[in-house]
Amino acid sequence: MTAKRSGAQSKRSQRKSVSSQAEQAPRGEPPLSRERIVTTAVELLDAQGVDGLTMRRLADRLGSGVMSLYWHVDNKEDVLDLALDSVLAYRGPPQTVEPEDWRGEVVHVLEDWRASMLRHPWAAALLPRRALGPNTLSRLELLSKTLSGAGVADADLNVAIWSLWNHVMGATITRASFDLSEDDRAAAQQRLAHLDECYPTIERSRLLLDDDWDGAFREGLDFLLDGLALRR
Amino acid sequence: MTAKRSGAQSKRSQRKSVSSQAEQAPRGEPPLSRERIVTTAVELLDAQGVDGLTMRRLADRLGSGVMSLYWHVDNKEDVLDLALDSVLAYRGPPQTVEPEDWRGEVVHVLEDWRASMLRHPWAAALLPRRALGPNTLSRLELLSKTLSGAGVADADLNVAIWSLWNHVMGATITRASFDLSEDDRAAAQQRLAHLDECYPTIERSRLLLDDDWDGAFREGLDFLLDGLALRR
DNA sequence: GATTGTCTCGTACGCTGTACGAGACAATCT
DNA sequence: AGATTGTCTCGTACAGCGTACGAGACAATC
Repeated sequence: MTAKRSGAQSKRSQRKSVSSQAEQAPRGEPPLSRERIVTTAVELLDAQGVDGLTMRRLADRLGSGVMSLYWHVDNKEDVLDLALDSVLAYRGPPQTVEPEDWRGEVVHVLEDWRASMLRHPWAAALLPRRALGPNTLSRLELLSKTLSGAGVADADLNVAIWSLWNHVMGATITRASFDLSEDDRAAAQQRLAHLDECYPTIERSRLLLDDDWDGAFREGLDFLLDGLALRR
Repeated sequence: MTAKRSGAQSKRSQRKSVSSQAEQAPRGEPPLSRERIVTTAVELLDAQGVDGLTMRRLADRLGSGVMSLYWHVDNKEDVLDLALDSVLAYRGPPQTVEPEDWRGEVVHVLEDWRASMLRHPWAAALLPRRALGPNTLSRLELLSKTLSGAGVADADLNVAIWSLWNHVMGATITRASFDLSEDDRAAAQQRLAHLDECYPTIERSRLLLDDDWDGAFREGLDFLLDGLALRR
């Protein structure tokens, strides 16, 4: 069980001193950079999914050689880490939220979180395999601060945060699973045809058929917040 | 966006008639079978993780040629589907649960679910990318039946089920992320060293440091069930 | 004896991530 | 001025991947 990424580092990050360098005029392609690589990676992921992202394709789209990427980036894992975190940046709440409305603020943070992930369906598949990035951490920080300010007891705080986080992540993953299986409608239809035999209760409640995901997310969140408010 | 798996099928599943075949005495290696492939795949996944599972390695471990696998199995995706679902089989509640204790039963189902996934950490990484298998569906069916029997209104039923499911899946994924980043303790320590600067509230609450995951899961579940009970 | 169905597997192909090292170019030093 | 150093690009090469293809082995059936 060795840590794969512990040793590797891009040459760039190994440099000891940073000397000034003349800026190149943007003739033809702009110069390669960590930022340009990440945004292009996100484009590619949006267009082709996780399996569609290849170092070669990424380089092609950037108009550079494959190995040039490795100057700016440790390896493919690094690209994926950066892409995932870049998509999770939070722009802050709108002004419509009054300061004492802690519930509204929490709901907004979480719905925005979920929306960010749904805009980039590949993000769900990436989540379980990487560590928490800075943007994720600052969202957690914000959540923590809001709840704490709302009077949630310290003893309940961490549990509350993780529960809310679980709600977002679980909802995202469920959604990803369903989008996936809707690709091949034929197989899905066939499976649902036999649902009533094997799974009568599920069938009756139309659990897998109704797809008001937004509403379910919001109402489930209310359950959670109600339970939380009881203990405030 | 074409469905990758719609066309592929193992040769075996295409056969039209099943004729009786003399059973081979288990001399040397037992004959290849779908079941043997799946259990060996799970062993390999447990030992080496998702990236460790290769068709070649799987065949080696089974003492067969690589391409022999493809008689029993469509492709690697198929193996992963089967491995994931096989790990999620549910053996039913113990006798200690009385019939009218719906909360206890729900808690047991969910804790067992989570435990199954934690026993096989690779399962979390696989989840977002495959459809719901039969074992998952029957767990959902059981959950649905329990809640419905406990008097949860039909209008709330689906929301409740998804919220509980979200809790399990989210918790599993969080845990997977953390186990991952604990592989390279060095990087984690370095990151945590700067936590108090960037994320003071998180630091104070020790959100990332305390790791009573079992307790947090259970207490979060209580929040959810409390909120649910309010509406019963 | 010929045919068919079941099952195994060697070879080969196109694709992947990336190690290595040769350069191009600018800034700096002597 | 020439030499050196640091920054950045990239062609080649390699091991490993999933799997298409088709040649067989063996038993059951006609």
